[in-house]
Amino acid sequence: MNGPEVPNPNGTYFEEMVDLSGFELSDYLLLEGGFEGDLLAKTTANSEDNSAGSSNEFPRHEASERTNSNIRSKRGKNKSGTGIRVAFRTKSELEVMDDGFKWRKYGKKSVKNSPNPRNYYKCSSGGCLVKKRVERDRDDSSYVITTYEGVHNHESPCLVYYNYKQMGPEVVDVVSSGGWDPQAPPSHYSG
DNA sequence: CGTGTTTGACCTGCGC
DNA sequence: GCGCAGGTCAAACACG
Repeated sequence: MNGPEVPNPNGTYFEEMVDLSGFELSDYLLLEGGFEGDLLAKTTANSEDNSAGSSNEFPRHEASERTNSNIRSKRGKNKSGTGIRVAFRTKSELEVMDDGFKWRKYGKKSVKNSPNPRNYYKCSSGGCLVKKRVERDRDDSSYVITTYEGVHNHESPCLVYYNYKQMGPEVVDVVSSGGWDPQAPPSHYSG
């Protein structure tokens, strides 16, 4: 694919990990440490800074502390506590693209001002608190807006495969060794 | 039987 | 304080 370099929640370049064949990536946002606010209204990048409205500082790692008590999500708060939000819009008939991670759907909600429901997913990897929301663009249902929240504390199950395909087995060795810093793109991206 | 999805109920923050 | 809206839980269900 020839889309822009999209940083993914792991800090790598998303295009390397997402099978975007059949998708047209039209826009993306990196929302770091803040809240996307009215994401749907801003993903088309014609409005003010998307970090605006992020006066809320980063909440604690509530999710990891959660038991079954009153610790609940707050509207617009980043419960995953990772500080990374990535939102992007793709033109696709499919709502969920294969990004290499395994997601478990945990909720579905119809939202105001949008005829399309919003779907909520959690990374099904144990201990990983990354979430994503998927909804269709209210203005153009042919577009899908995906918002990732948080940073995976593990590697993509498909990452090895992708690296193997593109870089060769020596790269696989680096990745699988755990010596790779997920917050920094592999060196081979620098050039 | 294990895993994932569906869906209604519940909780919380915010605006009025 | 109340109602609304968004986000999550969890039981029931479906499927391989």
